Amino acid sequence: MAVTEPPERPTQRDIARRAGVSTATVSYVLSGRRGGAKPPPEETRQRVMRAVAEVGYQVDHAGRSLRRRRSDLIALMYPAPSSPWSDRLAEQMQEAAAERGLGVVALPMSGSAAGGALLRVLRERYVDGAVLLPDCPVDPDEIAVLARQGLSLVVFDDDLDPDGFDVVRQGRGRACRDAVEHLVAAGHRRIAYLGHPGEDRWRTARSVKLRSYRQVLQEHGIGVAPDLVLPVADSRPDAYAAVRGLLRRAEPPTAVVSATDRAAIDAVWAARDHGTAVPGGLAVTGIGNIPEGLVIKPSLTTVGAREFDFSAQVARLFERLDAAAALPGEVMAARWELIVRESA
Amino acid sequence: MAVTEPPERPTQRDIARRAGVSTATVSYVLSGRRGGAKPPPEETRQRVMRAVAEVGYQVDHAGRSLRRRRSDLIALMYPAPSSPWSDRLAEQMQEAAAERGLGVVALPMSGSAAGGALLRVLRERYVDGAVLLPDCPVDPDEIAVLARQGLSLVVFDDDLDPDGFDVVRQGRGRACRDAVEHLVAAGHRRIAYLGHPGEDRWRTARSVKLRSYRQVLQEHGIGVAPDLVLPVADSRPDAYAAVRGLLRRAEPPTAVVSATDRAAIDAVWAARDHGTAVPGGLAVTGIGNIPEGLVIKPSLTTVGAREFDFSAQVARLFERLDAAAALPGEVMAARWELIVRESA
DNA sequence: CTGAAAGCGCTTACAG
DNA sequence: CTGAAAGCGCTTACAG
Repeated sequence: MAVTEPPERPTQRDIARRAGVSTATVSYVLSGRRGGAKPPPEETRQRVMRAVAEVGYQVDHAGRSLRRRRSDLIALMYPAPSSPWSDRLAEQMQEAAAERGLGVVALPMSGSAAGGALLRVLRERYVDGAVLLPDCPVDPDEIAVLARQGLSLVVFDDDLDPDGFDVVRQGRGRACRDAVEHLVAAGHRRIAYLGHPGEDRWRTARSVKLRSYRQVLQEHGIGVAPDLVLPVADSRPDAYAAVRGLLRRAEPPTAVVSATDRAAIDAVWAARDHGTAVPGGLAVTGIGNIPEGLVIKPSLTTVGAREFDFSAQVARLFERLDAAAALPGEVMAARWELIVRESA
Repeated sequence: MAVTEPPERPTQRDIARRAGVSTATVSYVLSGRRGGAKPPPEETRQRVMRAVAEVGYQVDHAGRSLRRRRSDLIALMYPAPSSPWSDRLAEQMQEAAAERGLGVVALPMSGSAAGGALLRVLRERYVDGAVLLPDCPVDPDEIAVLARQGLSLVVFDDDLDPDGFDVVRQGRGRACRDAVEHLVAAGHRRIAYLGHPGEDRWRTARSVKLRSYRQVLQEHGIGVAPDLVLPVADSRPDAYAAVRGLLRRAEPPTAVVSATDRAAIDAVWAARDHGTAVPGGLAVTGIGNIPEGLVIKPSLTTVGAREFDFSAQVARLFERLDAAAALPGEVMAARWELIVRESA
C-alpha cells in the first residue's frame, strides 16, 4: 500500500506567516471585529485572503467554538422513520438558520439504542439549541438540566411543564380519543388497532395512542381483544398484509385505528383490494395527518395538526438563542384535532 | 422579567477542586488512559465520580475535540425529503457508530440554499467522516479537497472518480434508460414524465432521470412533448392531481415514468380512481424502489437497488475512519436495476 | 501513582 | 492600526 502524506489542515498561524501578519489580524479579516471596530485596511485584507485561497484554509470548528462558547449549530431530534412533518420542520429550521449563518443537524432516533448516542450531542454541547419532537425517549429531568446549563430547547410534549425551556402542547391524547369515540359513535364495536412495535411496553408518554384506544373502548364497555392489536404501523407492507389478514377472518373488524397515517393508507388499499368498501365495510382512521391522506380515495379520516407550519415554534427557538439572559419557559400550542374526511 | 442566573456548566477544574485531585486525574477517570496504562485506583475514582454526579458534569465537546483532533461524530448527507432508503442508511450508520461510541447526524439538503450551510459542517470539521448520497449538490473538486484534509468520505456518485475518498457506483443512468426502453418496447409512444421541480435547470449529474427519459425517446425518434413533462414528483398530492389531469386530456399518455416511486404510486391511484386500468390503460414506472411499491395493486415496476442494505458502504466508512494513514480511494457497487413488476 | 504544564485552533481585551 | 498574550476545556507526555 502506498504511504500517504499525513493530511494537512492549515491553521490561522500558517496564514499569518504567509501573509506576514499576526494571527489576530487573520482572525479580524476572516471573522470581523467585535463591536463594529474598524476592520483591517483593504491592502492587509487582500494579502490575508490571498494566503487563505492559496492554502485552502477553512476555519476549524473545534477551536472557534471552544473560544466562542457556542457552536452555531442547532438540532432537530425526531423519532425515525422521518415523516412529512419532521421533514417540514427540518426545512423550516434550515431556512431560519441559514439567514443567521447557523447550521442544522437532524437526529433521527431509530431503535431504542440510539437514544444515548444522540443525547450526547445535546449533553456535550455539540449544538446551541434543539427542537425535540414527541416520542423521543428523553428523560424529562434531563431536559431541565440541559436547559439550566444554557441549551435552548423547544420541546413538543403534552405532559412536561416548561422549566427553562418551552413546551409545545399538541393534546394528542384528547385527539386520539376523539378518533376512537368517532368510530364508537358510528356503531363500531370490533375496532382493530395498528400500533408501533413494542408500543405496549413503552412508558406512558410514548404510548398515548394505544392507551387512548384502550381507554375509550373500556369506557364504552367494549372488550379489548388482543388479537385486534397488531404491531405493524411502522411498515407499510406489514400493515397491508395485516389488514388483508384481518379481513379474511370469520369475524373481521369493522373499523381500524392506525398509529400512523402511512399504515392507515395501506389499510385502505388492503380493504379496496379485498373488495371491502371503505368506510362501508371497513372504516379507517389514521393518526398524524400527512398530506398523502388527502389524496387517496376515500380521503383519510385522521388526527393531527391542521397547519403544516412550524414557524412559531422555530421563531421561539431563535428568540431563545438570541436572548442575552435565560428566558422563562413558555407554553405554546400546536393542537391536534380529529379531522373527519371520508374513510371513517 | 426575572433576572436569571447565568447558566453554569461545570468543568473538569471544578470536579478536580471538589474531589481534591488534579484535572489530569479527572480526565484519566472519565476517559481512561492512553495505551492501556493503569487507571487511577478505585478510591480516587469514586471520589471523582461522586463529584461528577454532584455537580452534573458533562464533558465539553469543543474542548475535547480540539484536543483530540476528532469529533467522534459522522454525518449522512442526503437530498430532502427523506426516503425509506435514507432512513435505512441513517439507521445502519447509527448501529455501527453506536458500537464504537460514535454519534451520527443527518444533514437533509432541502432547497438549494441549504447547500452552503450544510457543507460548512464538513468543511469546518464538525464531523470526522460522512456518507454523501446522490443528488446532493456538492462540488466534486471540493470533495477531493475535504478528503485530502483527512475527512473520511464515502460518496454515492456515478461520474466522480475516487480520489482519497470512496465512490459507490449505482449506474442510475443505465437503469433509468432501461425503464424507458421497457415502455417503448411495449409499444408506448406517449410517455409522460413526472419530474423534480426545476430538474430541467439542474446541472448534469442531478438531472440523470430527465436526461435518460429524453435520450431514449430521441433515440427512438419519439418527440419529447413539453406538456408531458410535469414537475410534480416531489409532492404526492400534486402527482395525483397531475395524472388525473393527464387522463382527462383528449389524447392521454399511455405510460408514465416518475422520478420518484412515491409519485408513481399516486399515479397508479389516480389511474384507478379515474377508471383507467394499470398497466392496460396506463403503464406506470417509478424510480427508487421503495418498499411501498411492493404493496400496491398492481405492484410497481421501478428502478433501484434490490438490496435494502448499506452495510458494505457503512463498513467502508469505518475502515477509513479507523485507518492510521489515508486509504486510497476505492470503487464500490450498489447497482440500480430495472425491476419489472406489474404496473408496466 | 499523581500533578504541573503544554498545547490543540481560535478570538479578543489590551498595550503599544 | 497591529501584535503579543491570555484563555476557552480538554488530554497527555513528562517529571517527580
